[in-house]
Amino acid sequence: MPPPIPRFLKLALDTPLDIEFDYRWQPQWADDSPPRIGQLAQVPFGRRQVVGLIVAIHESSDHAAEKIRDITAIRHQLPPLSSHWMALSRFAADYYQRPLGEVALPCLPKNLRALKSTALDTALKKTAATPQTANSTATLGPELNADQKAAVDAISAASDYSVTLLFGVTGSGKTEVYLRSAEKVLEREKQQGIHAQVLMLVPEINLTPQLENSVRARFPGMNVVSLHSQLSEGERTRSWLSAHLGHASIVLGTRLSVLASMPNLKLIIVDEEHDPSYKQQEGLRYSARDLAIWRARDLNIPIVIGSATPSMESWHHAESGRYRKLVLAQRAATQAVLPNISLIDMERIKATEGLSPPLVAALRERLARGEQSLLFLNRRGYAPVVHCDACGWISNCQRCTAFMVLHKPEKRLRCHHCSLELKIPSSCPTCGNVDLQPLGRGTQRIEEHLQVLFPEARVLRIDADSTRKKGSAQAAFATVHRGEVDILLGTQMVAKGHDFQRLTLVGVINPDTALFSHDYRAGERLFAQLMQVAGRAGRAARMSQSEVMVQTRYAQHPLYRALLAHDFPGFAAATLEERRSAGLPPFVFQAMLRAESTTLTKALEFLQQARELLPHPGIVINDPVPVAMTRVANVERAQLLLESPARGALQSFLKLWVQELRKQPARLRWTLEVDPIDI
DNA sequence: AGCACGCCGACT
DNA sequence: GTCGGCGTGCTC
Repeated sequence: MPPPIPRFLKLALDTPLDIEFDYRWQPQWADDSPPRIGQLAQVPFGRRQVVGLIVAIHESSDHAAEKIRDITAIRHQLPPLSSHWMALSRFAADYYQRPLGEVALPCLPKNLRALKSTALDTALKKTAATPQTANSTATLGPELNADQKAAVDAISAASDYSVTLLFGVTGSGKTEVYLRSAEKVLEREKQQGIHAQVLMLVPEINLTPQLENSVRARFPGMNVVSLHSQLSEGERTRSWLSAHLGHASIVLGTRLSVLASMPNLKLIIVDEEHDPSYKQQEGLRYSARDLAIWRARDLNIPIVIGSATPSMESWHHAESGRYRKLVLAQRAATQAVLPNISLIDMERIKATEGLSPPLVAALRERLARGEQSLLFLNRRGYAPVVHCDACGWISNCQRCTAFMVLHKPEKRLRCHHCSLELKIPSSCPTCGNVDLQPLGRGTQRIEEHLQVLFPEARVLRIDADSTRKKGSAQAAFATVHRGEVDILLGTQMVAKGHDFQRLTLVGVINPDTALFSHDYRAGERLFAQLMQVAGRAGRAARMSQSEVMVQTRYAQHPLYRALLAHDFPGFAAATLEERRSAGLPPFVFQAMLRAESTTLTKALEFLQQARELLPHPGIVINDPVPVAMTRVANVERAQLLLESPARGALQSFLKLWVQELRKQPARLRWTLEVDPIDI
C-alpha cells in the first residue's frame, strides 16, 4: 500500500488579511471522503479554531512545510457551495476591494460557521423533513391588463440572460407581473423535470412579512422562504439551508439575500430597484441590485428590475438599449386613476405652523367625507433647532457638526447622529434668557398643531420616535388600515408599501431642502420619494379622485414641473443630461476613500499622502475634503473622490492602490467605497 | 479582526 | 510586590 497523499487546501478565512491560507489534509481512515472546493472546514488559526471556506485543492504548497497545519474537520454534512456562488463572492470581493474571506464567510448563517455543528445538524434534519413540494399550482390571481400580460410573456419567453426594466407607476401591478412571471418560469422548468428557484429582492424589512404572506397565499403548498436581518439565527439557518439544498422554490429577501446559495436559480426579481437600501453602507459596501445583475449574467438567466422611478443608471441602460424596457402604463385596478398633483406656492401663500390654508381646507374636506389624509414631512422631532434670540446661542451638539433636535413630548434635546441627549435647558446656557425659541418644524410640532386645528380628528404620528418599540410600527399601521385614523402624519416610514384604502389626500409639507443638497443624487431621491408617497393615494377603485398637494417655495423648479405631469421620463432625461455635462455617474465611475481621526488635519493628511502614493493615469483624484457632516460622535471625517470614465481602469488602479494602502502603518481608520451613493 | 506578548502606573 | 493599561506583531 502506498502511503496516503496529503493534499493542500487553500482556505478563505474571515480576517482582514487579503491572503488565502494553506492547510494539510490527509485521510485518517481509508473511507474518509476527500475535501471538495466549496466546502466549509474547521481549522486551527493562531490560538483559536475557525471555520473557513475551501477555495482550492493542490498536491503541493508554496508555503514552508513545517508551518502548514492540519485541517481539524470538514463539514461533510453540508453540500458544497456551487462554483457559481464561489465566483459571485470572488467577484464581489474583487470589485469592492475586500478580502474574499470577509465577503464569503460573514454572509453565511452563524450556525454554519460555529465550531460545534449541532445547531447545523439539527437545522439540516428539520429542513430535510420539510422538503420541496412537488406539484403545487398557483391560485388564480387578479386578471391582468394588456400591459401586464405583455410584460409576463416577454419576461418568461426566454430562459437566457436579459435584463428587463419594468417601468410602472405605483399601483400599476408590478407585483402581479413578478408573481405571474415566477409562476411561469417555475412551471416551464418543471416540464423539464427541474425544480427551479426564483429569487425576489425587496428593499425593506417591514415589507417582507406582508409580501411573504401574499406570495404564500398565491402559491399554497410551495416552499417560500424569506431572508432578512430580523430573522432569529434558527430561522435564518433553516431558510438559508432550504435555499441551498434547492428545496425553496421562492426566496424572498432584502439585500443580503442576493448572496444566498440557490443551486437551481432560474429567475431574479429586484423590486423598487432604485431604492437606496439595496446599497449596504458598512462593511462590504455592495449594491445588491448590481450583484443580482452579475449573478443573472453568470448563470445566463433573466432578471427583472422594477420601479416607478428607476435609478439613473438603470434608466440610462434601458434608453441605450442595454436593458429591455417594459412599461406598465395603467393602474391595475381599472377604476383607480392617477392622483391629481398640485403645488402650493409658499412664496405667495402664508402658512400657519407649516400648514397652508389650501392644505388645511383639503384636510377639512376629507374629515367631512370620512376619508383619510396623509401628511408627509421627512423631519422627526418637534423642531430641528433651539435658538436664543437674545444672544444668538443655538443648540449645537457638542460631539457632532449638527444641531440638537427638540423632542417636546420627551422634554429632551437629542442629537440624531450620536447618542447624546440632554434635558431641555430652562434658560439660555450662555446668557440666561428664559425665552428659548424652537426654530423650524418636525412631525411632533405639526401633530400638536393638527390637534389644535381639528380637535375632533383622530391624528396619528408614525416616525422612528413613535415606533421605537418592537412591533409598534406594525400596530400603528394596522390602526390606519382599520380606518381608526383620520390624519396620518409621518416621515419616510409612511411613504413605502402600504395601500391605504380610504386615503384620498396626500400633503407634502417641506420637501425643498433636498433641492439644494450637496449630494447630486438628492433630486433623484426626492422625485422617487414624492412619487412613492403620492402613490399612497387613490389605490382603491371605489374612492373619488384623490389629490396630492406639495407645499413649495420653488413652484417653477423643473423637478416639480415633471412631478405635476407624472413625467418621470422627462425628469430622467433632464437629470441624465445634467449628469453627462457635469461628468457625473452614470457617465463616470467613482470610488471614495474615507478617513476618520481625532483631528481633521490627520484625516486630511492621510488622504493627501494616499493621493500621492501611486501614479494614476486616466484617473482623477480630487482634493481631500472634510465630509459634509465633518464630526460625528467626536470623530472627524474627510474623504477623497476618485473618478474615471473607464470602469476597468478604475478597478485596476484600486486593486494596486488598496494593496499599497494596506502596507502603510495603520495610523487611522479608513474605508474605500466603490460606486458610492452618498457623496 | 482576534489574541498574543510586552513594558510602565495604582492596588491587595 | 502583582493587576492591567493599550502599543506592535502574527495568524497557513
